[in-house]
Amino acid sequence: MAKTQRRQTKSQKLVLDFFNENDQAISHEMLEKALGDKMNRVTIYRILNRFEEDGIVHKIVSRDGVAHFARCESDCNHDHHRDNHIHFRCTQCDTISCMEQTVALSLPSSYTVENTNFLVSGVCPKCNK
Amino acid sequence: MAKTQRRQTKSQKLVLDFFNENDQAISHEMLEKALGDKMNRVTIYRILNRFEEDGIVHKIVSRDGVAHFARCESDCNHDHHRDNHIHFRCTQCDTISCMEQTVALSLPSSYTVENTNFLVSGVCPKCNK
DNA sequence: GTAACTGCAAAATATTTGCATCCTT
DNA sequence: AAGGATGCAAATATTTTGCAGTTAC
Repeated sequence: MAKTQRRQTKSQKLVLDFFNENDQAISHEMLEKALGDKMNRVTIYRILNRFEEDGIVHKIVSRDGVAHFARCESDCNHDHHRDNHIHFRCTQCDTISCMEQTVALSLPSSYTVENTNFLVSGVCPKCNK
Repeated sequence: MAKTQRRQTKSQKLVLDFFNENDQAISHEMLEKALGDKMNRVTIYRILNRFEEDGIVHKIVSRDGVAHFARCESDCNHDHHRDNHIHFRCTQCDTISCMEQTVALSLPSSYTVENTNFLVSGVCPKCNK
């Protein structure tokens, strides 16, 4: 919980670049395929966890339990991830991406909402042609 | 994909009873804790997968990637799980339950929606007192 | 120089599979 | 008795941890 001092390393930069280049949610597996020759498998795990802790990426768990990560809005941090937008997973090209659409929640007032997680599966425009 | 003939066994009945008694989403871990002395760990995995295939339960993946299962509406089957309702996970008592609320989706028409998965975290009424 | 980061090996978890045996139909 | 279901062991993932060596600051 106590956030330690961070340092800028080559590995972290490579991962961050990958996030910036790919406009979709990234899994550990994808990163390992792309950067596995440049850094250790374990390092990727650690970087991803660190990034999430620091609010640089937010986690999206796909239907089969695999963690994906996508760049966060600027107002995310460890305690609160603002990811009340919809995530869309295309079953054809198997990509997960963040949508702008948010969801209007209407739960009874006896519920306190802390975090939301919306995942929609289907076919994306690109594959829908 | 080809659904085989099913048989009624003691183990399956125990699991099904557990679902009926507990009005919340059940993980493999919970089942093992409750029924682990009556059947094998692997059997529980297989029963859960079979139940999901047959549309008896639907899967809910929690934020930490753990699969939970809850009894389905009657019109679920392997191809289509009607679980466009909201799942609520209480961060205090750590239970996941199905809510009646559904979500009004408004995605661009270029998207085809096949499945939805809504997980909201927070504090449930019981723990909110 | 200090402490964060990485790599490697190993440990800890989680899930699946092969196969012999048992049980439902 | 045919074949689905189970138990057990072992194979596969998947993720985490310990620790020594490296590197950013």
